Amino acid sequence: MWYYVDPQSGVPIYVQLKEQIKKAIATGLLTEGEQMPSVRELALQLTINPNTVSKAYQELERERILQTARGLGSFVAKRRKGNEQEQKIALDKALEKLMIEAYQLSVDADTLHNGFIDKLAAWKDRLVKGAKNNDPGNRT
Amino acid sequence: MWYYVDPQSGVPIYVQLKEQIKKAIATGLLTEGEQMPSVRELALQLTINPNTVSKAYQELERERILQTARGLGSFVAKRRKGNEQEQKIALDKALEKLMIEAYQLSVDADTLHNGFIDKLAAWKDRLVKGAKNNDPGNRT
DNA sequence: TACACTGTACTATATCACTAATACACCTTT
DNA sequence: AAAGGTGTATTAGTGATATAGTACAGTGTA
Repeated sequence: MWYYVDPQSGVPIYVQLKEQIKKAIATGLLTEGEQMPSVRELALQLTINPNTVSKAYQELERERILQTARGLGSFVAKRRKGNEQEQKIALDKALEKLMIEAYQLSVDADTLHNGFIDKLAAWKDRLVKGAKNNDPGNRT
Repeated sequence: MWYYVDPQSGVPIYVQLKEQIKKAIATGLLTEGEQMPSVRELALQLTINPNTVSKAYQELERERILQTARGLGSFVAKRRKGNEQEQKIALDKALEKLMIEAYQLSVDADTLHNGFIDKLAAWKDRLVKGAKNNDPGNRT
């Protein structure tokens, strides 16, 4: 099991857990439809309270990332495309945040650009497929 | 004054304030060396407690984003380049986060790439210069 | 010096977030 | 029905957050 939380980090445990689960899903460690460990089992492994795990699961369900049912368990939901407009706004916000971060870090435009290209290449297969544009092998 | 905080948002006021100040600096609304409003003045305008503003200022000083001195006030610090290795790690982390976000949003690679390019173009002049270090900051 | 500004420290208080312990509700299998 | 798994509600304790009020400390200026 790849989860790890630090109660002393200042970041709420359930938030840490949410982030790790999101990442696990995005990277493919967890697949659509897969059953998550039970709240008790995961709580036992992380030495935390089942309610803390439950809170993480609940919030992830509100975000449509998990699907849970009493007596059955929690499962990884299918990725679903949200509103076009909301998607655009959320993406813009994320990019804005990235730029602010880059500014604070004194990262120059070229370094940022190169870093992005590399990272995108690594993630290309994980991201959802677009309209049709499938043109590999073009690297500047 | 462009600051705005919402006590009901769930996010601590001092955190909201920190984010807005960071953004203001990154976008150029606040310039290096500029004096920040006093804790009392800003507290009065936002209808919050001076201690809350002070806490935001203090944390920003710890992050080397502000410089404050008793009797003088708080000022926007000069952007300084951190450790090369830390910079790289932080940037990679930020990019990783962006990818996870894009995955959750079901944004395809092309849309993400185009969005990034556009955003980068808008921010190019704000980001630090790479090879040649030109610094035309002698107006005023 | 006296004064007016700056940030800071110190209580005290109220509220809320976070976590934990316990008990409850639901589903499947025997 | 019983048992053993699932998630969830309830309650309570602890700490973070925000407020208010007061006092202190440093700087610049009249």
